[in-house]
Amino acid sequence: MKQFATWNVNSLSIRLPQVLDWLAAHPVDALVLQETKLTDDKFPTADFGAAGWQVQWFGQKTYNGVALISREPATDIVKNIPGFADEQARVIAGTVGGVRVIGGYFPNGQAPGSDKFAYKMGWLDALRGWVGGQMQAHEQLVLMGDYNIAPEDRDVYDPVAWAGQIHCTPEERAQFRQLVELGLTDAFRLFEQPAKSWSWWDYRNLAFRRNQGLRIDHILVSAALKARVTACEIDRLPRKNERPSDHAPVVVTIDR
DNA sequence: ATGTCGAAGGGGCTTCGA
Repeated sequence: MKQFATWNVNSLSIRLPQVLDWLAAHPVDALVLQETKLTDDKFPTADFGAAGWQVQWFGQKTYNGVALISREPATDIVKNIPGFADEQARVIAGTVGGVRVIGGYFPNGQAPGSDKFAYKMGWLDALRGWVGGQMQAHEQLVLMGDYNIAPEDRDVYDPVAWAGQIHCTPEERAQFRQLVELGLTDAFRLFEQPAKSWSWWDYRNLAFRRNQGLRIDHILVSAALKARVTACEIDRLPRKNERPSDHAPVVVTIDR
């Protein structure tokens, strides 16, 4: 059995104890983190090492930042999208146990029509081009992270209020579908899931208590892995911690 | 209340991003 997971931690400095606790309880083969918000010199390599984890990291000051935590060392590390000039640290990829693991912190996009929305679209175009090539080279591949896209209305607590808003625009949803059309599958939707399954709840408005959220953190798997996926779940438990991230981890389980 | 959280700059608060 293999397990891969993704978690936007919204500052690894704040969330490090929770991440180590979670890893102890969920010894996955690989976990990708988003929004570490750490420069590379500040990454807590020793803390992960002491707990028996291998780490690859790629960060910047204040914003963004990604990491790849794994049991076995990851090889063929790639940081950000090759050929796409980007000031922002958003992608880390490595091969773990024969599986190509790609972790991404997709741009938020702020609002349709904004400069940040245009950046999001360009970033997604570049990602798709690169991931397509990665799929040619790696039969077993997972693309996971904070996509900042709710793919369908059933991924939104109030689809009427959110219609056309950021995370829910037709352009973003088309981008998600185009990633799927590369030959990837949304592992979460391979299974019957509880209605109102979200991976993110705003800190404001008691959104978690009211279960008002979005499903914007995803794990897409290649065809070779799809045939072996036995489960995919959102772990809401860390969202109940005293100082939680606004996102919950998502985990996929693969047979053998 | 655009209602919270986290980082940064700078030394108490505001501003930015999400």
